[in-house]
Amino acid sequence: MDTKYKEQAKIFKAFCDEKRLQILELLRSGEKCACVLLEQLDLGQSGLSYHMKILVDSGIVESRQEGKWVHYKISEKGSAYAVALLKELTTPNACLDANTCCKQ
Amino acid sequence: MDTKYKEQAKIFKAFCDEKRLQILELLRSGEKCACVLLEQLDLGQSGLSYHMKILVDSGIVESRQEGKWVHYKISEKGSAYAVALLKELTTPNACLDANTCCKQ
DNA sequence: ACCTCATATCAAAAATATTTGATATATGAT
DNA sequence: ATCATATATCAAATATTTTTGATATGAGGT
Repeated sequence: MDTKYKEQAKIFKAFCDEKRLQILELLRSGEKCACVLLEQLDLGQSGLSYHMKILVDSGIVESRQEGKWVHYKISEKGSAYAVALLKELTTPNACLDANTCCKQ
Repeated sequence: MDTKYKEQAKIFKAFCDEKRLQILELLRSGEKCACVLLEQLDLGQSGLSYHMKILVDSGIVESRQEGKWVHYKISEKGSAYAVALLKELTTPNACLDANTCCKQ
């Protein structure tokens, strides 16, 4: 019950930070290696790694290792889930708890 | 250019915090007075006010004053915008910048 | 005008998130 | 095995967010 909100918040954290929005925009044009992202962002290597971890943990981004390189791309599945969830969270609910709704 | 990410982040901040997700869930069953929300949440009055401001500023929630009370509800328009934006942010882009995409 | 109640704002404290630089790990090349 | 490179992790510094309690604002009632 309590963990539900934590999990949901984790998903949307991907979109709450300017750097991460910028990273996502770069990824919209296709899979990118960390080194390419690093070139285009005003971020140090460890900073990029920090943000990529948050993005991957949110499910919005997938990573794939290829030799020394890690490639990142937007996850279709994760994104679709986030969109569906956002829709759900903002859509009127059936009245489940008689005590808390239809009150006024 | 820079402010774009700030504005987008502001919208999704509504969904990045457990307390706010809980508030949104309460609002899914219909418009609620601040005083009703206060009863159902583990939050002080000023804390609720703080979160409601963030929710209203994000466009996800609308407020309406009626006498001494303020009523809050989920904004259909704001929510639809957020969903559309989230979809856009996670959808492959047309190739706009020849230098940054189709590279590898 | 004064009082009461609902909400907002402020400022300080506490908690979290982000940045930064140093170090660790892991892969491929020599 | 050693070296060079790419990325991850750690710890400290910094910045931002959230919580809390006190006070301000604003509406309605007396």
